[in-house]
Amino acid sequence: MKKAPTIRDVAAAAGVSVSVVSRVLNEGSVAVATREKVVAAIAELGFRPRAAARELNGANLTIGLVLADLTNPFFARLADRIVWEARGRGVQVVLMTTQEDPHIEAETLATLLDRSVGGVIATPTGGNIDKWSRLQDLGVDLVFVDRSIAALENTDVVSIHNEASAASATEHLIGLGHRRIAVISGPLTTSTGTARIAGYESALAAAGIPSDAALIRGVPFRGDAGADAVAALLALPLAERPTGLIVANTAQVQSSMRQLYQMGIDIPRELSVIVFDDNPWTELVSPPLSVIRQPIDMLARHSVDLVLGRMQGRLPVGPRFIEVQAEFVSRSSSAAPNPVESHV
Amino acid sequence: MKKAPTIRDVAAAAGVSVSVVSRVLNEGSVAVATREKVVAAIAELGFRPRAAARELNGANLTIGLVLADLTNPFFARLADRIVWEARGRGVQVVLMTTQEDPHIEAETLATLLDRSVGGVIATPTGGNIDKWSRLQDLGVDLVFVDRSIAALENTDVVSIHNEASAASATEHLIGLGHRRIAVISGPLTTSTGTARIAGYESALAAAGIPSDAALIRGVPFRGDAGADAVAALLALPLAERPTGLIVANTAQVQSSMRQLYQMGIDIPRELSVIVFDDNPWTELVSPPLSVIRQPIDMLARHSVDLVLGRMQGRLPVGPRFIEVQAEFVSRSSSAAPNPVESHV
DNA sequence: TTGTAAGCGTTATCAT
DNA sequence: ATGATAACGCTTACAA
Repeated sequence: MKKAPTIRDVAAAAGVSVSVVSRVLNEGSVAVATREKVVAAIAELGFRPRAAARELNGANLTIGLVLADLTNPFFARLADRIVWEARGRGVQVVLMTTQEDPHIEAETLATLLDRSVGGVIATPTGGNIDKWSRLQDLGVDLVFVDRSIAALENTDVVSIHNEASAASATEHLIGLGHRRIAVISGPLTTSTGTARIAGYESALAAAGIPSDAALIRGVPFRGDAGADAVAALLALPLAERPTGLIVANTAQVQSSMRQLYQMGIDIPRELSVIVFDDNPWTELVSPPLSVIRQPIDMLARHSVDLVLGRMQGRLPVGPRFIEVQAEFVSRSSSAAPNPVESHV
Repeated sequence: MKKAPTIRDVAAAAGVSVSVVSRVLNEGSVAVATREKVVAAIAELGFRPRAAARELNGANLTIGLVLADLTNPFFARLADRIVWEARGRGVQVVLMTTQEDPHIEAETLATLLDRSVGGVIATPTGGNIDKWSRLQDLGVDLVFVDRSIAALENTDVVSIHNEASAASATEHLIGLGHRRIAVISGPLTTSTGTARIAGYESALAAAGIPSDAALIRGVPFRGDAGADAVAALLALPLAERPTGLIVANTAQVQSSMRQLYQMGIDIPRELSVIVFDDNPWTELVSPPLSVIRQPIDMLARHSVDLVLGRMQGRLPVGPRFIEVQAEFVSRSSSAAPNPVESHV
């Protein structure tokens, strides 16, 4: 257990002062000859500056990533891409998960401050509004990804175009002839929940189809809320029962699908299904699912660009709202409604 | 953007010296009355010690988590649990992914040192043996999880009992009457690859079934190696073709299953299939898959316990090998071989 | 261009 | 039990 070389060792080895070495490390002006000597010494000794010492001076090449749940494949893949993008830019990622619990989220924010991270990318639970804004007051750059908080109008947001995505899924079903379309999404207290349901309703309205509150389910992300919603929807009297279903949040599709299978629902004959987010397995189930595919790599790239841009102060003031397009991928889980059952 | 209070502010507010405050923060001896004043001042000012300053003095409540690929649901869930366990113990996790690339892994190790993390939990690619051991020489406690590196005999390892798990899957198929059983697993350069294939072979040997090299496929984790292996296995002359298949690594099951579906293989009539690791979707596909379920929460808990135990020096010297039991879950993808085709 | 020296916020080592 | 004060490794004015 030998000790790592410090900047002083390098200075000594190169026969210069520490400030020169520091300038070589950062973008200071150094004579070419001197620089070479220093670089050589650094390589020789295998010197690497310690992050802690740098942070103490305000520098910061670490970002916090606050995700709801790595068990959700959408977040997992998002984390993968974000870590990847960050690495390419030489910044490290401190990962935290909230399990959708505002309490944990609050704790998380506190420790993120201790770490004095320069920026944070987060999928907020919706609570802790004061804490988030205090984080910003303390100079931490904040970017919300996937979700946002309306009250924090001054925060950058990167997401898919939620309304349009939900609308296009709805339009697809309408185009197939469906009139009774149900939607399961996140709670109406979340941005994705409201936006996606709004998109669904606008598509309905555009087609002149009255919206039915019984078919709209804004339910929690965790637990078996999806399954319960499915059960409730299929328990409706035949005439009111939906012939199409949009599961508008990745968090709910697994339990929703499980419920459909358990109930022995014949997809798409009895029920057409479209789910949000294209997991690797959506094409492995039978029938393969029609999905809204989110461009996760884009979400990741933009989020990282944004935080780093802010951290380096090379972005104009004023919040940035980046919305990327999601893609509808039609597979076999959606078809025209069964004429016998669809006619009331 | 106000500045956060420092330990000096607290000292002033409480009318004591900084060392007293520091002792209150850690486990120093302080008079009850004084301690109360300090605690009050801390709460009052909302003081939180800065991690960077602490690290500079050797302290370290951060661990590095080096995973191969968050796109693999096994690793994603492992990350989720590890972050969870760490949080419960007040330590943060710096996440890094290697994408199975030794180059990236090498970089990763370097930055982990800059961060001066106290410990690392990793799923090594198999390379960088010198780098790993240098990390240890520098005093960083290292725990391998899921995989290990034989050459690093002095490193703690937490994993499932790989041999036994593969053996029990094999025995299950043998018990159903299969004689020609194929196995797809990680490369033979990886610990999981060799161990699982060894388990498979020992089960075969115990049943008096000769092992056939053509049925053993140690292939890379990334890419479509699983699919290719499946194609190759099913391209064998009918007499040599397997009636049972064990996909012994989560990384390979998705592409393997996709290939099976694309080829229109009738499971389990034409081929019985058992896959490693129980993803949420393994019961959603048809037929639901028989799986080896890894106790991910146990792997996470033990890993975190181990690194922290080492970091706090409250563990006896000598490497620790913790193996937890995996569970075989029988579902519908495995059955007795089709009598017509199984008889050569 | 280069060197000197003063922080950054905490812990640790001494005295008191 | 408490208080000065010197590290810890780096960045950054300020001088030279």
